[in-house]
Amino acid sequence: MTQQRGEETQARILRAAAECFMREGYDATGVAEICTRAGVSKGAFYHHFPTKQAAFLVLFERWLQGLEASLQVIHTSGRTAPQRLEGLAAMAEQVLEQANGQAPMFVEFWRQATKNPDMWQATIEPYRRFRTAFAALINEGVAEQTLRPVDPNLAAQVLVALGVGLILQGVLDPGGAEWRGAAGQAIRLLLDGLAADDNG
Amino acid sequence: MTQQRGEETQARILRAAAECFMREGYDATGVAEICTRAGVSKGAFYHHFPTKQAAFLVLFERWLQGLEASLQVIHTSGRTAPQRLEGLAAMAEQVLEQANGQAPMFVEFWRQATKNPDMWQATIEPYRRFRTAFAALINEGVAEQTLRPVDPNLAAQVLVALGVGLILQGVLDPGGAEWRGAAGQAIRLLLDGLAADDNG
DNA sequence: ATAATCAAACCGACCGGTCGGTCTGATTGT
DNA sequence: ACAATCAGACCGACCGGTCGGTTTGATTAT
Repeated sequence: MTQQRGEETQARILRAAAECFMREGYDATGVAEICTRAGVSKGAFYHHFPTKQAAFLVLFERWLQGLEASLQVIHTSGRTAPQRLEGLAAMAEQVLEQANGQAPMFVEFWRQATKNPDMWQATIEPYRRFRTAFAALINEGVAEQTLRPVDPNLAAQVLVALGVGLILQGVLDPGGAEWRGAAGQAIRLLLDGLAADDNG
Repeated sequence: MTQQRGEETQARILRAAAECFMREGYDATGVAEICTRAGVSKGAFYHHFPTKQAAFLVLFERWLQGLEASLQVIHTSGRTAPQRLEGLAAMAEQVLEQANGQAPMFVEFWRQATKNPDMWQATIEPYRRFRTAFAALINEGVAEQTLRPVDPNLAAQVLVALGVGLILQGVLDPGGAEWRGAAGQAIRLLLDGLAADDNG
């Protein structure tokens, strides 16, 4: 099939682009480098993407979709809020584990979001959705009295910050400390602080 | 004084460079742009710095020195470990507040550290010193039985991740939420989780 | 069956413009 | 006078993006 070949080429380009962006960053990687790594000509690249930034944005949106998918799981992972947050901790291990390879891209996304308005809007909206979802979850726990009476928005902010910070530690120091499983434990440690006293 | 004029020029260049790097990132800012913003010629720039990267590295090292100075304060801010960590929370507010302006540079430093070996070594060493210092602090608290018997290294990792994550949230969403004072509260929230039950 | 046709995929030479860095001659303070 | 300092023209390399032309493979007409 003709179409199939095109899709494969596009996939190769995206894969190569991701590798380059991770290694060198967005600005420092040339389209030519991406093409070489993809085994494809420059013309092919611009046949599939109108611009270098367009390719980057596709990668970004796919990454966001992956996160969104993970977010869905939280709401179905337990009866009480602490149980669901526990599920979140387990999920975090997976997400961080999987993010390990793509993590430099994460920093690149973050940086681009702070200077490209389009990218910023694309980032901030799911980011706030995350925080809101966490806050709702925590709020339930407070209502159930299974969590301490904390400010849900604040606690959610702390959770997100913790996740972001752990990812960045993984980026900077991949081999340093056993941070892989530690991520889940870290969240559980935080949850101990959140939990009402009569919880384990 | 001739020398003094030169130092002032150098300072203006560094200030301009920092602004540009924050706005556009390292790769995207040209030396010419830095010079224009500094009100200085290209010749002046290359009189003071052999290379664009050299200027960036000076900024980086100064930033690290600032962090190191902050770190010193922790050891003299209270008698018991919880008190000192409380002092840390207060300090964090200041640091994050002050980092608010320089925060995009933080992301830039992080990114460069992941691809430039020299920069990585310059980063990872003080980073680990931070974690070790936190861990020691927490360990004291555990020995005093003023903190729960947690893994000090893990808890320190969480603290650092939290700080890093909060900075990044500030970068991405400067106006979103009242994250300024929230940073200190967040750390206190975490400390509530760390504290032994007989502490306030 | 096979020649003709077509649209999409692909190639790589090429363009205007920008980059980091150099160089020369003028200006400054002493 | 003279050493330190600066301005900005200038250089080769390289960038993102364009374009005319070629290849590919499915479809149609005969």
